[in-house]
Amino acid sequence: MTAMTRARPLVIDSHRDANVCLTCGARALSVCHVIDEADLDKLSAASVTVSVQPGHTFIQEGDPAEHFFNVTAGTSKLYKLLPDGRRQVTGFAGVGYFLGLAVSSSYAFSAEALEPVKVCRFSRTKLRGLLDDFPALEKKLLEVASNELVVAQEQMLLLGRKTARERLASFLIARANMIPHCPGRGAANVAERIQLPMTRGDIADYLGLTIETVSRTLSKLRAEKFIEIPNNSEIVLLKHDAVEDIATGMA
Amino acid sequence: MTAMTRARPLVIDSHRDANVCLTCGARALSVCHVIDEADLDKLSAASVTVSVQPGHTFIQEGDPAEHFFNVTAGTSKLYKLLPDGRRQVTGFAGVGYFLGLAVSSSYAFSAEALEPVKVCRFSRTKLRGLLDDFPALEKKLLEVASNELVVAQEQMLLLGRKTARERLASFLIARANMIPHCPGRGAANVAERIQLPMTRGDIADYLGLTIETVSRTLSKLRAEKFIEIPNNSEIVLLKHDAVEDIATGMA
DNA sequence: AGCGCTCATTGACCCAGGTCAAGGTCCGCA
DNA sequence: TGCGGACCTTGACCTGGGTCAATGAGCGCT
Repeated sequence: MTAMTRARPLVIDSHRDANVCLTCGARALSVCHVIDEADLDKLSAASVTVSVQPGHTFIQEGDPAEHFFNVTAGTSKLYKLLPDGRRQVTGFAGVGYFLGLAVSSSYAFSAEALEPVKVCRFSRTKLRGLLDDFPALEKKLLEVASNELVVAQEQMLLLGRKTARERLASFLIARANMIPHCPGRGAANVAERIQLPMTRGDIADYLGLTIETVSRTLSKLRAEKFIEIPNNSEIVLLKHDAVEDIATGMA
Repeated sequence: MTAMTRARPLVIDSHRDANVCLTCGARALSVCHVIDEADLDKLSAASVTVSVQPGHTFIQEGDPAEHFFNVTAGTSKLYKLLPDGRRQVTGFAGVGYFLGLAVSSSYAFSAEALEPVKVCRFSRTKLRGLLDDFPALEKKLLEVASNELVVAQEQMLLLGRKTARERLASFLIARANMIPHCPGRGAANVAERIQLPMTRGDIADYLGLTIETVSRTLSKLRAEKFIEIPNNSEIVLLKHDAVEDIATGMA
């Protein structure tokens, strides 16, 4: 509900070295990994790296969709607004996320950095060129889009039919599962530490609730010893499986 | 909320003539239209036509995703269930709809025919073959998936943040806009006749409401002279623009 | 170390929409 | 042409989560 985004000098556009993609830490997590190492220079040539400061909106819903982005660092929230300011966060884009699938001629959502974010930016025309040169990339994008669609439908079920308690449980489980193979999982009651780069308000806007309900519901889960809340941006999942049962409506 | 789907002999699998695709009325509306007329025989060879009776579930959430479908007649509802029977309809698939995008190894949703439905069925492997032979088809699927994603995000906004009144208005406008170029639109107050092949219950499950709320809200809109309800499967939009304003939260 | 800001928590109250219940309408079928 | 069943409407009441308001906790800045 922050009324205005302050106009700090937020986007720093850095020009490109010979072959940034080769050393990119996000490559393994992103669509780029389908491109052969020998061809990475072409990928580097087609894009520029952009840094985005926390709080800055780098994609504006309704603007002409001139660019596509690949996230190489940090997390952003993706959202849509109603004229009176009601907000729906449609997702959180972390490292490896390809931004620009849900696009026709203009962006269908806005994107705002929650942390210092780095993205690889492609112009629409250059991306089209890459897709023609690398059919594997197109295949990969279709695969990614299909997965997004599955996630979107899961979210519709959540927003349309789940209780506040089930929504929070689902959110925590989804966040926990996105931790890249924390070893101590699989056994029933292993604690997991979940990072939350977003505020309670963002979580509320993602789950179709209010800040107060998010806060109350988390407090209740804590009182029931399902979770711990060491600080505002971390939650420890004490009973993964029990919370998963709540999430799926089985408890 | 129909507890069980009766096991009538519902799926009639008809073997394929030489070149069904050539005379297919749905071609202009579906992904197939990117395939050259000269190559349509290959498309025909890769698929079979299946008839589905109303009420029959021809895709079951969780089943291994062995087939993809292209709808050539009738409308189906796509939905997900929670263990206790709560249902979220994620969409309605009409003529031209490609079914199977939101798929990993198993189906993420169920599909049930609302009317007599005909689909073109492809096996996963045969579709893969087609995608390799016709890169344009892959491009088209990516485009379709992107549009689906836009629609899905719009639906998240609806489910997460709109009132019952706004949800119904949005639903009616979306249905009205899908009518293939009814000439008398564009002017402000032209009546539009909307076909509703689904029940109030299906609409409720689509909009995250109950049957009663859907019924009450439609009655209210009728009392306010925004719509007419000649019968259960038709609604006449008397004031398109006013309803559109309600839908977008501007009224 | 204390000010001021943003974010989170908690409580008291309220209301949009859910639940429960009683008809009403439509239609296919004998 | 009247019966049975599916679907829809309407009313009375209830409740999960929203609203409003006060307080607390963390933290950067001076």
